[in-house]
Amino acid sequence: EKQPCMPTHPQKPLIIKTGVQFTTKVRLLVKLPEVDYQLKVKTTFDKDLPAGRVSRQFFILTNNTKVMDIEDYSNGCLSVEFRHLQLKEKKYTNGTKGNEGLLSVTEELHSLSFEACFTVQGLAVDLETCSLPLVVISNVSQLPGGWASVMWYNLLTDEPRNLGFFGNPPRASWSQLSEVLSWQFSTFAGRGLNKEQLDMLGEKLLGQHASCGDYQVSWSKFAKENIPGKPFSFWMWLDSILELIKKHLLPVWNENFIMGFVSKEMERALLKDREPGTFLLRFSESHLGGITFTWVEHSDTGDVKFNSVEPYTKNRLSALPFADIIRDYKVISNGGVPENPLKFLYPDIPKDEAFGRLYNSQPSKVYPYIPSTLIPISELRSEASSTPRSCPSPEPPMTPGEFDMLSEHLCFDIDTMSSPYSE
Amino acid sequence: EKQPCMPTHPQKPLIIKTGVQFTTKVRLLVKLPEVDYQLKVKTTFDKDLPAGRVSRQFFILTNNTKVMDIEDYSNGCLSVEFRHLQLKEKKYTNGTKGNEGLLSVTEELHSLSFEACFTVQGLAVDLETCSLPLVVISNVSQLPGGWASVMWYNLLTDEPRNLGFFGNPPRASWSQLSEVLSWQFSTFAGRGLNKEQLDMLGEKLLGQHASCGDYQVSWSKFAKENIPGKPFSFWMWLDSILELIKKHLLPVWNENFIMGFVSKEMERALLKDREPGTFLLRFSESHLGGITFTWVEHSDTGDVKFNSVEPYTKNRLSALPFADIIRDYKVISNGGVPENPLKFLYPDIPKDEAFGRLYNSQPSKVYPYIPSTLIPISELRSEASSTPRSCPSPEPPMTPGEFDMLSEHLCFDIDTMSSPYSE
DNA sequence: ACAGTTTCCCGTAAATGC
DNA sequence: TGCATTTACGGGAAACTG
Repeated sequence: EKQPCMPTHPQKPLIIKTGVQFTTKVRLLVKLPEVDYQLKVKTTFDKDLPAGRVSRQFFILTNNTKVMDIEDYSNGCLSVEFRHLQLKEKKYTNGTKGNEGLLSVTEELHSLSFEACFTVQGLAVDLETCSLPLVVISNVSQLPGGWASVMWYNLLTDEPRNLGFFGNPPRASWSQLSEVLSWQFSTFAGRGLNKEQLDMLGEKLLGQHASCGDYQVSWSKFAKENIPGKPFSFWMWLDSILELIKKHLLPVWNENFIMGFVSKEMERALLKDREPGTFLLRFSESHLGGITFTWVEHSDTGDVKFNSVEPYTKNRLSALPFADIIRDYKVISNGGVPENPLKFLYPDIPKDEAFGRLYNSQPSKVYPYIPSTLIPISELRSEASSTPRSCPSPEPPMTPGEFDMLSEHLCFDIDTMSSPYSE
Repeated sequence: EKQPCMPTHPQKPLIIKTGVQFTTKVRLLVKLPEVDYQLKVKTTFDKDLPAGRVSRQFFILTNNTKVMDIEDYSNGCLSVEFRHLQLKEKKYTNGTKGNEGLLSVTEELHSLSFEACFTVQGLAVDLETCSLPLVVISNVSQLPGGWASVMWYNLLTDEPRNLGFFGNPPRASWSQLSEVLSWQFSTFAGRGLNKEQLDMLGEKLLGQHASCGDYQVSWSKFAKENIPGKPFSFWMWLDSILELIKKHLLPVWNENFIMGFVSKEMERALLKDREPGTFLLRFSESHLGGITFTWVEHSDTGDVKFNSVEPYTKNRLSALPFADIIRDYKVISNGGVPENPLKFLYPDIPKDEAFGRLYNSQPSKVYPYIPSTLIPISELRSEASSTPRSCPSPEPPMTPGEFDMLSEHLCFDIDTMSSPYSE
């Protein structure tokens, strides 16, 4: 008869960082008109978790009891919002680390419990409820891993509290998973992924299987094991791109100018018949959080040539916005005059027509100083240059779906106060 | 008979940030051979400070008693080092803020007390000592202000514990102060200030008075009131430059390539008879933590022209090291071919001869990608350009002196564990 | 040794207090 | 309201710990 409810922020709930404030709200769904005395609610972390089930134990450092109040805006429900809650790890000097140690910290699920007790007509009634599974982290560097767990759990089970979920996590079908991935981009970056982009991701994750019908993806393949030959997992890689977009590429991404997820073969195939100077934007597959552009040109002998610039990462992009990089990029061939090789955004949009609005005006402030800007330059020497690559065409994004359900599930809410994760 | 002693780190002692660990050590100078039982020392913050003297009160959050031990390396003295001490402010809900409120937090002086008690031949002996005045801050942004106080105090008084010092702070003679300033640069940046640099600073602080004999500088003029027309004080400005050097200009500074403190008039005077393309490096006087270069050239009509680039600040410099900026800087005049106007470091050192060793090799990593670098560029349009400026010549740095005394005074030591202030 | 995890703390931004 | 001061916490790096 009680239910925890009402998300206040939609960003990255269900992940709590130790030492950082979070907020949670509980609402009593049934009305109890005769209960108008103070109804006290107590919050407990991992209340009746069988000891030894988790390898780490935490407790709520701050005040954990509060009196329910009538919500102004709703239909007179009782509710209580806990603010400034903070989690701290219990340290054991005796080695009572319970867990088998198979799970990583971001796979270890916890929960918040809420209890209240009151009397109606002389009858004592105990109320208790608890949150969906939570992930506890100690540093933001664990946030991507934690979010992967939250996604996987809520995608694949309806159980409200299966804390052993990652002991034997089920597989996800590619059709389910791809929808969630697109939803990530539309939620956090404002634009989801189109079919071509998802096809490339599917192939990256599953090899050629992806194309022939629906395929099952294991949790390990998604978030735990590294991509062959790379020092990061599929999700780490994808999340690094999401972060790059959020911080440095938002307008360009939302204008759909970033093809982004394109194999090098496809890139080459797309560009090869295009006007010289046609380029497209693609995320780096070899490094975390990098974006590059590839353009096509014709060599002296008439052959088609492809060039890609060294990927730009957050450091470079915070010195110079990406649109300005595209505007100003120059190549110096054999000591000649610097020239911008980028003419048409694939398939054939004149560069300035596409990016014009996104350029930073950087007006010469009338200092006693001469204004100065940074210009990205590549120097090509003789024949010791460039390699080919190629790619598909943009299309409308995918729709949400699966995750609306999650949102509804979240009849209660874990916050991190004012500036929740994912800024 | 006891004395607190032995600095473990020489950086910015006597400043404690709340919530950040610090270390302090006390040493018993007289030997007490008959005392070989456990001698316990207790540390107290602002022990017997008359209430109401300070506006904020703090306490030691962590364990504050420890047993003395025999120092291995020394002559068998007893000593004790407190580590992981942490300060927290006492919050009063009742408005018992004591101070008149004239002083800023970085002018409010505190102290650490150490107590021990033992018995010799049935006689109880109490030992007590305390630290030099301390400044307590809550954010690193207050560090420059705090350090100004520490400098001023130790420059102008030998009293070990005049906590009311800033109620009526004495003036400093320019000869004293300039020595301390030079010492700051030699301590934190590896090279002090020469006479010309100090003359410019003196003039900036005192106007023309500086030249005619020694002059008194008030505390207010040094660190409290803003430079006329600027939103920062003299010390804030100077410290921002020190930080810029520490983080981004260390090698260039240590090679003595940065004239730095030069009035615009002097700059112009120095450059005007020089070869076109002669340049010098100068810190911005209008903005915090900026460095610019000024070069001389001859206009079409044969007039001498001076140009200064918009000052580089830490953000720009972390995208591109300063030596590389000098190497690569280009000016485009009226859409012509970009050209580097910087030829000779004042007075006549060919640029690459001076800076060659400091250039970053940025070798073309053999990616499948084309390497790309950022190049600083200025665009000059028709006649709408440049303004003049001018300047003195470099010379050997000043010597320390006054502050060695301080160091000796510091017979005890406040640390901030492992990464003390000033990194 | 080393990888996973936590702690530390600067530096920016936001909140708070006066 | 504005300024001085504190709090919050992301992010990089060091420290810890099995």
